[in-house]
Amino acid sequence: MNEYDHLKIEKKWQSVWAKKKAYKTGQFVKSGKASAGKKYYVLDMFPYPSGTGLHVGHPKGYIGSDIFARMKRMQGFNVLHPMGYDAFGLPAEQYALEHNISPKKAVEENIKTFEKQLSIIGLSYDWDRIEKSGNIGNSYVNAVTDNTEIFSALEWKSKTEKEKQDILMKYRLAYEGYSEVNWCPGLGTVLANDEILEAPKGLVSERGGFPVEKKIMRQWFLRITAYADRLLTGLDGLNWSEHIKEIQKNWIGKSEGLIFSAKVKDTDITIKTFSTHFEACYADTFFVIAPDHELLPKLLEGLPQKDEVLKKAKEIVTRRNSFPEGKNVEEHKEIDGIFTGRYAIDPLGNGNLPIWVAGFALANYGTGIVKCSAHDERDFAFAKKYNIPLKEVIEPLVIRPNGLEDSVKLETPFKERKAVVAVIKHWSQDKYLGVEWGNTGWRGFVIGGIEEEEDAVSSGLREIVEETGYKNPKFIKSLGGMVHAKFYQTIKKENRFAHFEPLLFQLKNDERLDISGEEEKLHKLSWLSPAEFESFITNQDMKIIWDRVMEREKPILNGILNEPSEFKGREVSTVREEIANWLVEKGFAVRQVNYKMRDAVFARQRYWGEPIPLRHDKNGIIHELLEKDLPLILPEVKSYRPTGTGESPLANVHAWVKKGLETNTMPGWAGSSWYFLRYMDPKNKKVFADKKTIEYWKNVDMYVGGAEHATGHLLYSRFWHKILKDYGLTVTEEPFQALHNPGMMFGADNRKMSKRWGNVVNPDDVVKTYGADTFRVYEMFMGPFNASLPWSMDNIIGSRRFLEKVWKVSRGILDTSPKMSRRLLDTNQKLEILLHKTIKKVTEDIENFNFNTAVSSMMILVNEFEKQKKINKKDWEMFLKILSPFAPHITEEIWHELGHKTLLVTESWPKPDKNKMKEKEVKIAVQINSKVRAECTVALNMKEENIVNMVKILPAVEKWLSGKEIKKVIYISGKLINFVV
RNA sequence: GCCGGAGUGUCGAAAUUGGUAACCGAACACGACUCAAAAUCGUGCGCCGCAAGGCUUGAGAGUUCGAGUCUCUCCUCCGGCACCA
Repeated sequence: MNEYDHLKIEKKWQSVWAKKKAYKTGQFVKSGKASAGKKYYVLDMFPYPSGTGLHVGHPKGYIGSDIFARMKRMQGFNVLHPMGYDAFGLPAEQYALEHNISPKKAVEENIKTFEKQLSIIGLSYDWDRIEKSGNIGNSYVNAVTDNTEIFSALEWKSKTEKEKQDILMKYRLAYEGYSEVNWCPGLGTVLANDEILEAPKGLVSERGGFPVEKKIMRQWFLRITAYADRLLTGLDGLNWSEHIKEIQKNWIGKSEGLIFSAKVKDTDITIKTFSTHFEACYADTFFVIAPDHELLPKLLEGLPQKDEVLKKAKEIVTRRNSFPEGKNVEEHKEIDGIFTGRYAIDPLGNGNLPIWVAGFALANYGTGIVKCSAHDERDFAFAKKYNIPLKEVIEPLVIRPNGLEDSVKLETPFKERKAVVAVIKHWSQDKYLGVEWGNTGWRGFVIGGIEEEEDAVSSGLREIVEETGYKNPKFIKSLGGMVHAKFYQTIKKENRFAHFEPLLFQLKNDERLDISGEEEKLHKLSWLSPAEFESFITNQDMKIIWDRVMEREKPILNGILNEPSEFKGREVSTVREEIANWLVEKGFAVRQVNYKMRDAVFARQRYWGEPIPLRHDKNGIIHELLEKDLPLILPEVKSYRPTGTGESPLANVHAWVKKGLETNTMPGWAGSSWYFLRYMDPKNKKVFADKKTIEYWKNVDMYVGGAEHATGHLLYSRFWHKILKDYGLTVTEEPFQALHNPGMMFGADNRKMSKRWGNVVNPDDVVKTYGADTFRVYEMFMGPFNASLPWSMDNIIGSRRFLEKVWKVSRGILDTSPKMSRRLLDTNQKLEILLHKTIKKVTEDIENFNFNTAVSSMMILVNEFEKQKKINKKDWEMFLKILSPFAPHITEEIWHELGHKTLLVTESWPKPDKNKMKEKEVKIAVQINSKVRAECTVALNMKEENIVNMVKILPAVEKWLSGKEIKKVIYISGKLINFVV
């Protein structure tokens, strides 16, 4: 065979590998020992079997995890690397509805397509871990059994029926409740927030684009909030990208604050508020309550305006419901509220504060009631609209960034200075005097220190004359309270903490003294219109003063505290802990931690999901099914369409309802939260996985899948896994130790691959034309694994050429004729160094999912091999081993041509030999004043002195050094030598 | 608005973490082979310049002998969160 016939080679080896079960997971023996080495669980997020099949984007993640799994296997790990399908859930059901077939049948058919497509890529899955295609649907029905055992586990733990009920309702990990949900009449179901979109005409479902509205509905919830803190702290130990961790952190939304209690005047009600910005609590002048707060009607009891307020509250709620929670709030935001007529007694002794209903208050965050002040943007805006009195306790403080960092490092103290800021208005025009400091480039107003025993006004008047020469300024007014600034005085080289007193002056006329030349150089003056002034000012503190001149009201969010007197003069940002302790000690407040995350709705009014193994009795009490009644299998139904009433199709199944069985089904994320445990022990008929087996496999070591699941699947699985651990059913705190997210594959037009754009590329075609190996190498070579890139039919040729080259070099080794033979046992030292360096790099790159650079370094190596007349066969074989995970077929073929009887894919991974990586000579750069002027090859052990002398006489160097004095020589071993002249 | 990430040739992208910017690949140009084309092989390929040389990592400053990399300000793009008190 002389041609590289990928079709033949790939077909051949795929069937050999399958026959020899090359990828079979090592047997786990019940004694607790595995037959193979240390375990390694490599998992892909399973695809949901859509009707359109795979496009070239899907396999990217699978190829990455496959390469990783192959290397781990060759390194001697007992690798578990299964594949399956995410069959339950909305997408599959929606597809079935559209094609008017049963979901089960649709799933089975689609899986067949997927299997066929996956099989030709040469992925090293252990297919024995799932039932053969055709029975896949059944295995998912079996999975229903397993989900049942979550509740069965609770059952086993408790001895009596009563206790069982207690566990469910007292700990209430799963609880029944009523909640407002996104109701979609078109799909006849409830949708999650991420399943809906906002369209011009209102909310619509992501699938199908049907309108969505809010509706109160009976639900099952899982109390994920009880695990909020563990979900947060658990992130620290995970080898995930910071990016995904960050998303989960934001989603959990932990915030630490204080709870204040306040009695409501003329009632026996006490209201509580949650506050995280309690440093400014002495500024609080009013309360707001959420319009849908359960306390509101009681609060209004006995007031004449009760109906009016409730009507307004209802209006606000209706409006709020017309847009999705958390989506485009900015667009829909409107300051809206009404005074309740009640007052609460300020716990800090600041009198009776009015309680308002406000649209911005949320009933389900904190306590649903907020204590409001001038020092919060929203509170401020609300108060301004309704003329609620405000009180300021913070004076603004600005930290000018310029150079400050540097000065802080020097740990020099801040020198405090009182100064007047004189805003000077023109005598006849609407213009203001701008000052530019020549030495710093700062632009603003006239500023001068206030001397002792001098008041701000007279100081200002004096400074104006001194700095500008204008003889007749007149004091107009004070521009509010002090403004503070910290900055680095570059001229005097010291930290400054300035306290500015802003004052407004106007000139009576243009009479002016002749100011000295020096003063003029220091301050460049210009008359500017208000619009010009806006862009003229450089510092934030001066901008605050300018805002006051223009009478623009803005809330002060950070600065220097005035009250309480115990903290007067302190910076808000530094007193947080102290002031919290102080408030708690005084008995004004108690500490509280809040989370943004809400409990997860665990119910769908659909057919195609696991049924919930619960029974409602005549008295409305909920019971778990007895063990003998399990598994609870999804019944065959005539119509699996949503009923449209909001109830699940199961509500139409007479036998089901008669038994009192729960008619809601589990959401799509139920199965995906723990399927990976089932794959540890897939044939077990009794439990989802044997305890000893779980103790061996523990959890997934390497998980590969889309970043879009960051707040869905990846969070729910972690939650679920922690529950299972608490019940002693799993052994680790976290399900997925390491995670990599493949980037998306766009079409050649840089748009998402979709039928709609006609830019879908089918992997089958690519594999047929170029081969699976080329396809695999190309997908990894394109760019970083996690980057989203457009598919290119042009660029793939490079990867094919690379493999052709590998093929060609192999021909040379195989050809034993004297003329062609490249086979030689003598070692080519240069090549050997490169080979071992490449082995090291490829090993590390695979470990870190840097596949693109791994391929690149192998290309360099092959280019080098190709140039050699003589190649050591052993060296070439080592290279074949590291290429094998990327291109398993071609390397296996060559391996056998070279005379081996074993399978390359089960060979052991080569280890780079440190002794064979040491270079003796290196090329270093010769720089003069940091510019490269020459290159020079030196022995690695050569002394600096000798190198300097050797390099100096190079003509290219001498040219630049002649007639100049060498001030300094910097030598970095093995890198460069730099002459500073 | 807040929190992340990024910005480098014509394009996909590298850069041992402060040490020769642009490895590898694609595209392109020229040459060889060929009747010809494709494939293949060879050469070139950041920008300006005949050259010597100069310039170049979104813009501007700073630290340093030396900055794509560190610091600051600003701009643009992507992702996440968003009436969360």
